[in-house]
Amino acid sequence: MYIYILFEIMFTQSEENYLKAIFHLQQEVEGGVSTSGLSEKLKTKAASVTEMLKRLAGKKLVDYQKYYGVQLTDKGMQHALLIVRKHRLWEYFLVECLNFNWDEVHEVAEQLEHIRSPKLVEELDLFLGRPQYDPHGDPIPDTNGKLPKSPNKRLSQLQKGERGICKGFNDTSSSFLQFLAKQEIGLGTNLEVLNIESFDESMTVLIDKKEIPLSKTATDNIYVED
Amino acid sequence: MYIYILFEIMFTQSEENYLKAIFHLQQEVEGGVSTSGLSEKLKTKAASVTEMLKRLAGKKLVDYQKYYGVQLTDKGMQHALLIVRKHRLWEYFLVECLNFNWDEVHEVAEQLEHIRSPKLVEELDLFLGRPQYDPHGDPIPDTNGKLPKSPNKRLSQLQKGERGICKGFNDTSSSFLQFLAKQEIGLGTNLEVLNIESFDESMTVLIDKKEIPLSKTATDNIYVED
DNA sequence: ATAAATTATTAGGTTTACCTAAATTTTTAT
DNA sequence: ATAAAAATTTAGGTAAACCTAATAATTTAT
Repeated sequence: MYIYILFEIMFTQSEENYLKAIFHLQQEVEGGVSTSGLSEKLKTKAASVTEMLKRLAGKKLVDYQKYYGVQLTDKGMQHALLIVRKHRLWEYFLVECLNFNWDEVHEVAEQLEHIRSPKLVEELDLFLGRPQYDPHGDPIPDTNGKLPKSPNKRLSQLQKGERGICKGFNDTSSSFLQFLAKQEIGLGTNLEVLNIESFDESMTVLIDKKEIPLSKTATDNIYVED
Repeated sequence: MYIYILFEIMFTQSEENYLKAIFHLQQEVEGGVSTSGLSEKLKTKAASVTEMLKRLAGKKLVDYQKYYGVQLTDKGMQHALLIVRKHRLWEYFLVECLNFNWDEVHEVAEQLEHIRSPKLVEELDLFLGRPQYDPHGDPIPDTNGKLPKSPNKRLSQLQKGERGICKGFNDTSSSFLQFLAKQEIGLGTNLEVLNIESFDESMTVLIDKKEIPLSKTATDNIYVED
């Protein structure tokens, strides 16, 4: 007769922060994630990063090649996605339930993402109605780490020159919807960012060969797929 | 013209755990809280406790007399009450919103109580409807650290021989309320615990000179003031 | 009142996660 | 191709929060 003892996989907050940072940097550039990139993102010195990368490699969370950066292993990716899932679910909770603005949730979500409780995560997801996107429009991984297909962004997050297709609206007040109707903006509308004013972040967008000015308030409330 | 720079008061999770433990032990016994008491409660060795008590004393959170234990200062008490407030609000949230049973919330609340965000605490309190008692019937300190006057307990938390006055019910299903009516238990009913069966935690209570048997399920759902 | 038992403190050690400074490797530029 | 610049790693150090073992103070029991 055999007795199996399960060691719960537990990582420190710091290890989780590194995994998440590697995950995000991996999205941006291909190839290994550099020590300096992590050092900058995590606001620690390069020497500290090197030390941690060796530890993560020892735990089989990353593949680490001296001087050539790291990449998440499957195991590392799985855990990184759980942290991202928790982070985005909490952001959704803070905005939807606790009257936070979508630009003041990050710091608190950074703390909440480390709370360990599988039941908590699943029940929170259920309570919130299994949202697909967080308040920034970023996709929320599901229980198995799967991301919804086409992540929506806010129009205000596009850069000058980028194009997008209108996918939804955050403010559903009739005054906002009337405003959209007047500008002939609806679901499926194609648009291109022509210009962004730096002083008030208002935009000029090209829709159907017409130049339309939109305030930051408006562009924050329009979701696009790019 | 003067410029004030505010240093946010920040304590480590460990320091907060010590403050909370001292707070709880202080309620139970008068005089200084002992090193061994804390050592047992926090599951750390006495030597570690001594070390931390010196640190907390240095931060003016406790009054510490070598060999004679500690007591919270006003500053220490204030912060301990904030931790207790957060712990109990989160317990309430877990039970009311996330389908946790009241006996499975503690471990998660132990983690959530360390999340730092004044806005989060106040908004959570508001979202939950400013509850006065947590799911165990323990009082929730308000923003200023004030505890509601007469904390309610569950009937199941009384010891043999203790008396209480019925103050409310958790299960408000008609079947439970009908059961209560049949036993002539209502708000304001005086009762005394005559006996507790150790095998199923059922009780015999004396109400109005009648001996009434109550299951653990029933006594869990009856709130009393003692 | 003093010895025994209990409790608390000190001394010295560990791990995590940072740091600086020095050394080494890789990359870039002439 | 090689020197300078940039990036990375190594070496050695710190503070927090734990530990064990040894010592000291207090309490209890005879």
